[in-house]
Amino acid sequence: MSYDPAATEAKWQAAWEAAEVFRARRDPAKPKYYVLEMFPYPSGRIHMGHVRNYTMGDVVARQKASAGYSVLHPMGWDAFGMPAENAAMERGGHPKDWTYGNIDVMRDQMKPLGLSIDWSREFATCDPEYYGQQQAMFIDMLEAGLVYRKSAVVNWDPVDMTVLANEQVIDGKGWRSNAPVVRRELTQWFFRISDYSGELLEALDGLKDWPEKVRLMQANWIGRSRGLQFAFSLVDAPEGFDRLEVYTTRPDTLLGASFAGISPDHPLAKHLERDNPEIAEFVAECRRIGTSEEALEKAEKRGMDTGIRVRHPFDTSVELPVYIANFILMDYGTGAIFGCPAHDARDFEFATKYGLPIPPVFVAEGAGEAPLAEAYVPLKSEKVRYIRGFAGQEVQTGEEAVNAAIEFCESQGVGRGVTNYRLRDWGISRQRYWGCPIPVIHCETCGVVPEAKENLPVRLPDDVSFDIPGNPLDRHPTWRDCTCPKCGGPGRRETDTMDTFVDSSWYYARFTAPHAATPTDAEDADYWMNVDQYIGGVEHAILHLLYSRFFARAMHKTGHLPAKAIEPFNALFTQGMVTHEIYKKPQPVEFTAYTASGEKAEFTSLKTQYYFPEEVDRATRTVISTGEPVEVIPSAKMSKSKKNVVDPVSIIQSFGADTARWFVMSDSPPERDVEWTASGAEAAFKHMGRVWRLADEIGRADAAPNAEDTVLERATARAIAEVTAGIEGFAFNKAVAKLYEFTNTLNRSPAGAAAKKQAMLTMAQLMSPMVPHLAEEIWAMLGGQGLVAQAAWPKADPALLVEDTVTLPIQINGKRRAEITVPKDMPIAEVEKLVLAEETVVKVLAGSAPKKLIVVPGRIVNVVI
RNA sequence: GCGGGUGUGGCGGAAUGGUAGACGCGAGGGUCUCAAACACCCUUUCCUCACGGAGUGUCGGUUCGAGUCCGACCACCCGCACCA
Repeated sequence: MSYDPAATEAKWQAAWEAAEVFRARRDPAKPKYYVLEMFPYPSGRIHMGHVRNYTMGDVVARQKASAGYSVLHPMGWDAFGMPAENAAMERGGHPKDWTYGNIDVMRDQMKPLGLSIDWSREFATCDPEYYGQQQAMFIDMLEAGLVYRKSAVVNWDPVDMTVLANEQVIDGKGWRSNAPVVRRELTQWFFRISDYSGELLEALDGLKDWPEKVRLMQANWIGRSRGLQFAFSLVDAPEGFDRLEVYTTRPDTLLGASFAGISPDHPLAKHLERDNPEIAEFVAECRRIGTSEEALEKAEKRGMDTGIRVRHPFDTSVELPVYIANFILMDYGTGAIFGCPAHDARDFEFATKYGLPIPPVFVAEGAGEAPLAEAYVPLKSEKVRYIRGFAGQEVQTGEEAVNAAIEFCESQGVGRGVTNYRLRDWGISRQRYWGCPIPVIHCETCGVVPEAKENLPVRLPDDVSFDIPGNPLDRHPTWRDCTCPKCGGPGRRETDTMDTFVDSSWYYARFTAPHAATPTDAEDADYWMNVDQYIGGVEHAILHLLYSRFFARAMHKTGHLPAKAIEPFNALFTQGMVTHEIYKKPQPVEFTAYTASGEKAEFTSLKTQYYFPEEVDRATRTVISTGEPVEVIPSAKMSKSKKNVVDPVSIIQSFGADTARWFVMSDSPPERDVEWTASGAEAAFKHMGRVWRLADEIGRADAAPNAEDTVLERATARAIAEVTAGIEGFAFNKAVAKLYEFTNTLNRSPAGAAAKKQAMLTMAQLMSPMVPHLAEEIWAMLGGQGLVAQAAWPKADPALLVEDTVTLPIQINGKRRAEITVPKDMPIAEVEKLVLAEETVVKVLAGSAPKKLIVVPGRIVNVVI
């Protein structure tokens, strides 16, 4: 008989299901533990990234369950979003069918992994039951003043007549039409997340079990700044524009100002473009950059002199030109700035380009004034000497100067100190079909009216088509027309749907009562919240996590979550990606191009030919079928287009789920990327077989108890301590390494049969979070009671962990040269004596005394000569 | 461009400021076998016959002692608000 994963895994999965082992139950007698992995988008196939993510959560969930917690470990689907509409456009069919079909496939692929998930709580965000509750909360939040409408810009494709997502804008052009994209203003729905800027920032300090880097990124994103807001008076400006409000975080550099700048979306720019064709042309060009901040920042800094000037507030004889500049954001501050090129890299580039003066405001403490080759931007905490300062000391830190400048300006009646945030309100309007409908009605007499709660959910209509671009809801003949819930008169439904980030901002709360008739159930939310351990990719470090933190607060305000849940994730872990080498043909290949209408093009084009890992012989670097050479490119995130993907389904079929789980938990630390290698997977599989055979042998052994039993007991105790520490500390790779070590120890141990059997049972338990099926099999083989999934986690006897001697390395001038073994508690003086008598030390000292002798008890000895 | 992170043998990685390279892969050698596969055992950072020396992306600093702390730089990865 040998290890047979296919039969074993199916058997134990059936056993767990029969015993309802993973059903989450409110148990007042037990502490609860809520483990959540970021739920997947139903793309159609699971990938190795999913396997890694969900195995990590499963290891935590299973270990906590063994340790006596009542565990909640649910799964669902982030099911709204663009890909479903794209699929409908490309292949026909309906987004709903595509999405639910994908969910069925992915669930079937996921189940063989043997995850300890309570599948009875499963839902998809596109279930009307889910989005109906989301609509109910939207209405509550609208009434609580957390939602409002305002005009905002979108990427507009003038050919397809549709709104584009940032990722659909490629080099300023629409991905399908290839037409230059323009920014267009639409009235859209917003959540008032910026009202919570300060709170969201300050509460980061309380998130002790979040990675420091994530808290830092969020803090920078929220971007609190202290600055001065003041107004320039305008010269030669159109009527109605007397003053230009600007915001600056560096008021200390006010005397270094050489120009003022306004955003192309600033009201003044909009006014000027009306009767100045040149300005209109420039502004139009700026608007072609698109809406993403990244594109704006990367674009060449350009501006246009408006001919208007501003008076300097401290020297009214000085007039500065007003430029419209493409890098100024309307959303931040007042949409207008003053430029101090000497101390800002962007302003420097701009001033150099347009021949504007660059007067320095301060210089390095010992330095004199000299022409600048680049902007001088020291840290605000650094002391500098002000040569054009107007507030505070001559020599002071930037920070002191900023504060002094704000105080001085306020005393002079020039502006006021304000605290600003970079965080903008959260725009949730999407002009798309496959999302949660925003449940409001536009009534001619009553205006914007929320749908009556008893009419929820506002369901998406099924009879839609995607053969023409644009939002099908907007042109639906009957869905759009409705009656006003307030006056009963004719109304029109809102045709915008919600950003899918809204869906994922509260799913963690819904899992606590997935089928409640209200968004949450008070008792369930109170028992299960918060999520004790949240696991997902760093790519969600800012948006998803920040929106969720806001939404939890909004849910609390509207009575859907208890106060303790306003920070919904107690601990966060961000895992790395699964990567793989890329195999490609050394030279690009020609291929026949087709035009948009499907006809053969006149020309051929070049493209890179990639190969799937299974098509390649890694050792000879050739294609198996043809023998052609293959170029190997270092690992990158698995992606279909590069064909560097490994399908979990085929791995499970050939090796079993335990092998896949063991592999993704071994080697790489979980926060780092893991590289999938075929040899690594085989090694994991071999290890499964090795452990199984060892258990089988032990089951049939009959050696008598002997002196080695205690040695094995000590090793077992150490294994328990180290594996437990590895799992609890999210160092699964180290836990796996310790299990390898323990396997070797047990394999070589000459201990008696009973001791070895006990050690093997413990090993089964220690392995069970990672490879639960094999663990059950071994547990049963050796007569363990019940299911290992329900057995109590082993505890190490502290007495067995204590060593009585210790090996001290001896360094000479910091280099290891020898070692001595001494009793653990030997006094330092005696250790010193032994060291000085040690052969190598005697030889090196050659009779002279050491300069210094450092003994770190239990650690190391350093002899300095 | 801005913000955040990562960098250690042929490879994945380990190392409270205290023996750099645990554990695994790969490679080399051996045992078993008619043979192979499987399995098991040994070796494996680099240079050097050796003695010894060098070594954690690069350069510099702090320290009895630095992969770890500090400063500057290089490379790669993630995010940038309508991808999820």
